[in-house]
Amino acid sequence: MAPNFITEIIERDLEAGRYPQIVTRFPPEPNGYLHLGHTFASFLDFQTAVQYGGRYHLRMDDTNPEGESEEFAQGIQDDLKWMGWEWGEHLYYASDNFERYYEYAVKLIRLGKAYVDSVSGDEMARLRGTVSEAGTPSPYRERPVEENLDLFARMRAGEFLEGAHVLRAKIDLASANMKLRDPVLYRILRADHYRAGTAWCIYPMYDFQHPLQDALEGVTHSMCSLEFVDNRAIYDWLMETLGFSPRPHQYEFGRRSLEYTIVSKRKLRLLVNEGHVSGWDDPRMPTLRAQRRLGVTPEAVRAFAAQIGVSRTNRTVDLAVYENAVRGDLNHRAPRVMAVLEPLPVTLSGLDSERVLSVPYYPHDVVQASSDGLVPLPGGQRVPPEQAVRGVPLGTELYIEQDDFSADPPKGFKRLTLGGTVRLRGAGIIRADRFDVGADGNVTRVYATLLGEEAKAGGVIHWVSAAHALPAEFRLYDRLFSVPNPERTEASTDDLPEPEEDAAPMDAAFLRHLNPNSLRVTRGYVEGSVAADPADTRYQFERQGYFWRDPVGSREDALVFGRIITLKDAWAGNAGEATKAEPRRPKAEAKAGPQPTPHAPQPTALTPEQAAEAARLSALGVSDADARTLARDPELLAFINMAATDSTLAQVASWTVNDLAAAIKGDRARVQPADLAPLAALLAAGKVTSRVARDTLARAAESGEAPAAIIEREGLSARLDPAELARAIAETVAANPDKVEAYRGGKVGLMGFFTGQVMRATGGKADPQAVAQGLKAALEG
RNA sequence: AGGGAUAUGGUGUAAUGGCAGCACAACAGAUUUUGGAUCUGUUAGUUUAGGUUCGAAUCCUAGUAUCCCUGCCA
Repeated sequence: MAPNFITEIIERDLEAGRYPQIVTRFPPEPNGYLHLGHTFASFLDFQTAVQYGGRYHLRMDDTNPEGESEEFAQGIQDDLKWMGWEWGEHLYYASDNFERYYEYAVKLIRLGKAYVDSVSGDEMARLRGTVSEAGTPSPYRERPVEENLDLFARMRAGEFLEGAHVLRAKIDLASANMKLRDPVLYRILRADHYRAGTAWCIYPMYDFQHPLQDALEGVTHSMCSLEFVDNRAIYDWLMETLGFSPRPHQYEFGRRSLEYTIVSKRKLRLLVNEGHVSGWDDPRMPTLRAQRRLGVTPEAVRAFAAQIGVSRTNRTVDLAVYENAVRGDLNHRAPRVMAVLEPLPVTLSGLDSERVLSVPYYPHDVVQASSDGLVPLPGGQRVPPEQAVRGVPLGTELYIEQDDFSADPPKGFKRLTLGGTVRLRGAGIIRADRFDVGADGNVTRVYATLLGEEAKAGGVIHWVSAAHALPAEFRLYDRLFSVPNPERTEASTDDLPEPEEDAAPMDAAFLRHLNPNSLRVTRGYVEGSVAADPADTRYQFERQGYFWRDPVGSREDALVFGRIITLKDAWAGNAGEATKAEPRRPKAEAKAGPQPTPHAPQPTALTPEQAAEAARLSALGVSDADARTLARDPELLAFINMAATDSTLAQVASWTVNDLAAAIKGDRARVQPADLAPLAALLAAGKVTSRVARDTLARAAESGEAPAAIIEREGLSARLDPAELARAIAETVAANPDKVEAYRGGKVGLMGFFTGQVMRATGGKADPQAVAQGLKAALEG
């Protein structure tokens, strides 16, 4: 896991000793299968814990019985284990803690922080208000504690119909954060739970259950995706109200989606239910089990997860990153064999007798790159390269790929042409002498001659011996969707607001983008050596791609090979299989909507009072821009109004706006306005540099000490001896000979670096202009 | 409309006031018994406008764009 904003927080927490070790959790709801999107989240949760010597938990977030099942819970565990994760005893089910959640709810009621509400759902939504209007209290909001306790107990006892009552937190109906307007904690739901059975008819909501479960497990860093940012307020409220300490904290990261794929559970289900794919494990699906059946290795998936970065923005990752991870993994583990996917018969002359060639499983570069000098056989056993060979029979009847012969070759064609030569991988060079054509005009057979070793050929093609090869079916998978963002309904600009019919018909628009060629099936031949290999061997069929036997469809007497991924194909753009994606649209076009209109920098309008205020400040010497900014902000204005109105005001105003504003608004600025004038005077008199002044100001803002006192105490106003500056410059130059050379070589951007070094060496006391002059002289002299 | 989050090459991500870097992609060359792999090189970026500073991707002000929030889902 590359360093990111979360590891930064963890390192800080560890350093501060806030937790003895970190604990994370991955909390899927068992109502579907894991997909590539989950890979990122689980990797972030688990790998981060591993990296910092902590512990990770797997938790089934099974608090809503609808849609959840043991099958999914098991499937999720299988997939995660396949990925190589081991949580040991730290497998948790939220449903195991229903009793404890209940107790905490009772505690909240006793604290007067929760109440049973009895309005209808519609009514509650109405009372919640809108984003711009505060909510209004339900008539039941002030129910006495005893009545709440009684009602809540009877809810649990099953005395009420679904929807009759809910338990709500009593937080703030006027909050701008809608999540805080008395969120529902429990609802009545008469549903069988796949684990708890009929024991409960009330179920806790995510916002209540999740923080509690984190705390109960001892989780320290609870990571979730960005859409839960607003929910964090409830999280913190619960932790504080219930007094958990030490307590977990929630951190949000941006989701990662992948080009050409969808991850919406509903949409995936639609693909399965409508038969667009053969099931959840159809190799074209983004689910982990599908990728597993496809033949992708867990190592490749992990490498992918490790490569995509972590940030606080939702992003769509280039499919090539995933493909690159898959290829990179297979390149070093897949023995090369030959298979002809679309056969063209070749009759060979010049071959005295049938023979068996010994052909290496790996090209020289894979051997070279091997760290131990060994290389894996199909069974996985690592052997010296000389032993990594198989016998390949060569007879007079062969098959080559239809694409590898052209009677009318395009420019740059490097394969077999009439009268031309090509190398048969491992067998020698042949020349095509003539060919037969079928009724439809297609080439049906090529007659070729095997030449001696002195012959030359520009290209290499793969082949199999017709008499020895095994017939096989090949399933050639391609991306399921033909556009990078199938989930985005790109028609959304033309269709109007769209009368939303509940969540109902679901924009099946994404189905339009289904790639009709996502599965192509061919029949051909594979070299006989594979018959002896383990069924889960992943191969590279030379020049075609990585394949393995389909774990579901392949039988010993009816081989089916599925293509895990193609090889990169630099030729495809010219001719080739042409399943390439259409060229990507430039950013400007891809971004829907009108271009931002260039507008003149228009100062925002001030109210008459603000305008008067700004004018008054301007008259006192404050710059217009600062004056306007100050006039618009009451807190800033209050601050500046306490400062001395003398010649220093302009400087003080500038500091207030540019350096102190955030602290003042956050009520963290402890420096006194009146203390600013002396500092400004020092600056104006040339006693301190502006660098020193600003540094001091920042410190004063935190400590509350008068800036001038800091300067006095630390002697910061002492003039810098020119000799000292010269020495600092000389030392800096001497310490960085390589940078000096680079600078003299034309990398003038390094001046900033040198300036920074000198400034630091002199504690900011050097006059920037003198530094610039001195450095220029030193570097160019 | 109110609140919140975010914005760096085509894509993803670093730089925590001082050299805009890395990976993938693309392109070019070398090499190659896979039009693969490998190696070398090139192209290309700080959302906009102002301001502070010797110096701004970073700090300040105001815009713009995108996403999230008004479930008894998670």
